[in-house]
Amino acid sequence: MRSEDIAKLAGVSRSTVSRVLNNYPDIPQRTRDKVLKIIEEYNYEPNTSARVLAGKSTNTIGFFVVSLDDQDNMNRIYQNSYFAPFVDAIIDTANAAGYYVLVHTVYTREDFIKVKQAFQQKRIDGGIVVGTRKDIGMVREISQLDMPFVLIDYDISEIIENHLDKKHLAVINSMDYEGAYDAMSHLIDLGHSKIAFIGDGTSNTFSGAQRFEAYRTALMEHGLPLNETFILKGDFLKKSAYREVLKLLDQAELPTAIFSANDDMALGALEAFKERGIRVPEDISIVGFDDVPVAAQLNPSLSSVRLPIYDMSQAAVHKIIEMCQQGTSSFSTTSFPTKLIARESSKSTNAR
Amino acid sequence: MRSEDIAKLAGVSRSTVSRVLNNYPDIPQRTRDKVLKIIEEYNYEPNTSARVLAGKSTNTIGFFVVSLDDQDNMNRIYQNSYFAPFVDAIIDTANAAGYYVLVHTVYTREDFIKVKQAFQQKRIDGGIVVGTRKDIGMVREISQLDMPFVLIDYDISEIIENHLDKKHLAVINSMDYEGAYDAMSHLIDLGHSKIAFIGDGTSNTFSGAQRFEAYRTALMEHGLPLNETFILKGDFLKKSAYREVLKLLDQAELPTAIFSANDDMALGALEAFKERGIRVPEDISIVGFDDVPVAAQLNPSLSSVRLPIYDMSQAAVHKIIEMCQQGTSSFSTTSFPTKLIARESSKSTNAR
DNA sequence: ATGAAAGCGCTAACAT
DNA sequence: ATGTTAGCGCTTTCAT
Repeated sequence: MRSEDIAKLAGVSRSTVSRVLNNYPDIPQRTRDKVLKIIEEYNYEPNTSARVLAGKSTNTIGFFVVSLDDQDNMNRIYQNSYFAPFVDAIIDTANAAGYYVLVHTVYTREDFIKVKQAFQQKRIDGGIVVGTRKDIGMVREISQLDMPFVLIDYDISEIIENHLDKKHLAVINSMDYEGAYDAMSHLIDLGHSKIAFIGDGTSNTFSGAQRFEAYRTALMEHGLPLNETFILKGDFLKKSAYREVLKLLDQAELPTAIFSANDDMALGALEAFKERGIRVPEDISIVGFDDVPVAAQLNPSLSSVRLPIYDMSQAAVHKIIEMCQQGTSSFSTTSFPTKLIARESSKSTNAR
Repeated sequence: MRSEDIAKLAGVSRSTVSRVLNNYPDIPQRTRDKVLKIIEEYNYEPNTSARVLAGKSTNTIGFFVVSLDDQDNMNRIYQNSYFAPFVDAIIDTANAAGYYVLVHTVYTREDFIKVKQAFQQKRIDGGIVVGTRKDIGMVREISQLDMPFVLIDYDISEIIENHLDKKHLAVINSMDYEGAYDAMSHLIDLGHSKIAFIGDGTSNTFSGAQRFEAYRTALMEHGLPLNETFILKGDFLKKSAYREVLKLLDQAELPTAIFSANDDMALGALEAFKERGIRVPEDISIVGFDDVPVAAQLNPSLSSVRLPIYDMSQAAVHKIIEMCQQGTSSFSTTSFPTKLIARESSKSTNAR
């Protein structure tokens, strides 16, 4: 069934059908109804490719999850505690706004070609990118595509320093620095002065670097010493944190609290504590970051900093739709606040 | 940049460029190289809409997550412990096979229109549907679209009974009956004879019904009585299970074990136990279903039945691609085995 | 082996 | 207010 068929059946021309379809104003209600009736009756839907080819937009946005680390197939699937809620929230928001979403994962630089192709082949109107370890090279390539793009969790200063063409770019961030500072203040308020940090890893991820930065600053501003042995490496995965914490526990001087740059690593720490018979929060307090669903389920429940994932996703979708529709040339930045959720895993030092 | 531009630059015609692009055999290496060089040089990518309009396939599959229950916006996002891994696995598999994936959620019958439209507008070559409470009406409409479709977790007998047009249909299931039977056998082998069940809800979901069926049969085949008060209603959400288990605990006769039709409800049960000071597994054993990530993290860790989500996702993607490419008319069914993961929450009655 | 030309289904400028 | 027509960028049959 093509528009021409509908036209014949309604006794009008293809243009009129097209006008009805696209809500042109200069068309009388009588004609409109007549055409709509036939369209309804025959369940006609215009061919998207033809529309797009004739100059309409695709009504589709691309959502790209970049995770250059997770090469291992098994790890990809279940360990994306950070990405999964974004996928959900973005699809929901876009769908509710009448947009389709093309989701693509990027695990290698090869995969990244697919992102560019999605644009160049005109499959999507605009794109949203979320992910750790995206390098500036990718962002540069993206900006050169000259199509609307929203970056979630990206260091703005990097974009500015590199003089990227920001005409069609927007950035949505969470206030990780503030959130991490809150977590540290919380621990310090509880009387902790020897606070370790897990997650001083490859700070290729913007939010990760922010969290570490806040750790250092919070200590400093409260006149607390920065003990190098209390700074544990961590790649944001559970396993490495588990190992590093075990190493820490072998040392002479132990911290009374740990701030972990994400919950997955906090889980690794908890496992190490359990193995060594160290009680939480009696012997040591711990605060994580991300507030993954399991945090509330644990026993003791894990204090954590909640990310505004839903707000960020909504903002990203609305921003990209706005950019696609208005074709505006602008560069914008929005950051959403995090929220400390204090639970059982962090207690006052006096309470012991 | 269009194919005509490439043609001019390479000194050939558009047809030749197209032939190179589509790997036609009757084209000499010299010409091919010449054209490819220009394509490379100018970073040319053919316009997808034009290709599709001219008869090519979209290279895109649709993935539709149907969840007619979750009307509440908040619940959608974080409670999809069942769907999230499917989304991940399906996108990964399809991407690895060179396909794009259009993901769409369906929360209402209104939303379902979008599924049909995605097909009728020729946005996708085929689709995969997963979800609870999809009714036969939807499946009928889908089958009438006459396009390749894979249903994940669907009752085959319902399709057959309703005489659906199965020409372009395939079904991928998990062996929930066997998995649930394994869980029951496990508990019975541990010496339990008074075993309760959570999740006798709206059995609109195929796998849910299977799990209950296995519970009854396992009791029967082991000569154990079916105590009606041990059968708790449950809508597969944590909250309702929590309430039902509290009610159960008020009764005179208590079970020594519980089999929960999914892990979320098992979590609710654990909360109720904790509240009443009932120890797991000392006072009561519990086995869940789905093996969500948190199951292994809990203390005590939760015994559960693992779903072959990755196998199912792979099979679904490969099946839909096969159907799209070969255009075969067939109806096929594949089921993958589940696996009981016995952990700390289920212990022998003798060990007390 | 390659070019010319028709056609895929739609939109929009132009004409009336 | 509506019909006519020229594309949109590609594939493919038909010629050569």
